[in-house]
Amino acid sequence: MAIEFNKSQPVSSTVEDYLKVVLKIEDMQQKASTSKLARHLDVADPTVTDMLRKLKKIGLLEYKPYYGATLTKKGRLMALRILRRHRLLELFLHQILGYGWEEVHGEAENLEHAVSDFFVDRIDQLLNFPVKDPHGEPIPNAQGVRQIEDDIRLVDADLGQYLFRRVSSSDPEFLAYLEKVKLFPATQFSLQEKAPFQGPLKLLIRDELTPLYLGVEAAKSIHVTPLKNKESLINGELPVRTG
Amino acid sequence: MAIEFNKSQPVSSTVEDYLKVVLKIEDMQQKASTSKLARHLDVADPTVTDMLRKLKKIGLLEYKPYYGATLTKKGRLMALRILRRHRLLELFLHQILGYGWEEVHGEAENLEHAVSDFFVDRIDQLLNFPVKDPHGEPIPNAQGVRQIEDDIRLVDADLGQYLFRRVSSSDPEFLAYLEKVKLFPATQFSLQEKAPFQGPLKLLIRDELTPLYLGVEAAKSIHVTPLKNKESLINGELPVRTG
DNA sequence: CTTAATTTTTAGATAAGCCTAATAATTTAT
DNA sequence: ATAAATTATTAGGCTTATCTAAAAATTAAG
Repeated sequence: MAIEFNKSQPVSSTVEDYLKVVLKIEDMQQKASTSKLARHLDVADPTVTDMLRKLKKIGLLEYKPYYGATLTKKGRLMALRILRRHRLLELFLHQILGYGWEEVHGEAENLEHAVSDFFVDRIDQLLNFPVKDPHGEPIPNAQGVRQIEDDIRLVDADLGQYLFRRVSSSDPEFLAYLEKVKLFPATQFSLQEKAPFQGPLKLLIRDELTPLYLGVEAAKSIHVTPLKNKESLINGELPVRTG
Repeated sequence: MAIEFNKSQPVSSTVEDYLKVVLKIEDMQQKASTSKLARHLDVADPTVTDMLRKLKKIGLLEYKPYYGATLTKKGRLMALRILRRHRLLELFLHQILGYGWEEVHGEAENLEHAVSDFFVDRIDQLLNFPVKDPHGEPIPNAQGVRQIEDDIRLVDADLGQYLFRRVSSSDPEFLAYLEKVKLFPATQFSLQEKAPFQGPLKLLIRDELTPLYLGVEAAKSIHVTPLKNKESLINGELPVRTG
């Protein structure tokens, strides 16, 4: 009788969105303040104030002004449930319906609130219980547990050999660009130069002839792990945290 | 430059539901009165009064009290667009995700408001531009045109040989029952007896040994076409209307 | 053709999410 | 430590979609 989060009390899709954003901000180790939430959700600040009170009242998060919101266990589980849906849907759209990886986010954003638990289970099965979405992000399992890999931002990396793990942006233009230059999860490359003063990074992608010059902003949303020298990992067995 | 209904002004899912129900009632050649709409939509009468005014104002239907609502061309096109989504989704859930035919309606009811036009086109393609949903109901094409077959209700049929065309109920219990007794679209059977005083109908389903006794209510939602005697149609070529 | 039954609309509210403008509280900087 | 900047909250409204109870309009019946 595993603890599943299927039958928790139903909430509006608006509430789901708030929880999702708080989780996202917590994942980035930042504080989920009223104004930051407002920016992420594209609503006015007072709207968030009201909603935070409501979410606190129904026990989905804690909240202290100027400090930020923190998901309760219950709220966190709900947020993970949505995240699971979102990422499973993304993979489903990519694998089964042939969406481009830059197209999946927007559609999943709507569908995540509409599909039933039954639907989610079906696609999970159909996709053979995947653990990563098309952007390389971990898909929470039915118990809400993600296999989080220990990656670093490319922008913070030293020169050397790397494995592309995941991209944390969902901007379609940016993703389309990455695809064009053949840079996506599982790609191996070497970081050859970092130009000073926030200058571009020079990458050499495996099996490619010409180097790629990548801007700093791009390098912030690309997450990588170092490759053991000379070694060419296919299924990189790397330290795994759980959460 | 075929007329498509993809980019008509967006409406709420509530409005979509109202249009869908008006279309359904019009299809049954009944009048879409305030109270009938209220029953179908499971809302109070005054709610419908207000909504009808609104829909009239934005040009989606005409309305005369005590006479009923009639879809305008624009409203009708919108309704057909939703119907198309609904039925394509049903088939998709059945064929691709392995839903039972009694399970598809409820899920499609939610998804029809959430999927993008792109999604709809994708599954249309994946399913090879189907013309019927799992209940045998016609799927409007991208221009909103249905291939409506000239069927009759089983309850109105005389004794003889028939082809099961479609079932107009979406009650899961009832559909599960039909499945159990092997009665679904494309099934051939003979109607052997009609007991008087609203009594049951005795059917003999092709390749089955024991006869089936069906209640009158069930026979109202089953639609059939007569089979030319001795002839065993596989792809019945029957008069087709357009609408 | 007037009364009864039915159907529809008016009137007044409610809940969820959202807004702007103004105020208050807290943190940061001088 | 106080002023300035930032952040959050009040206060008052709006929209969409809903409700109930009561009144009005229409159709049906005697």
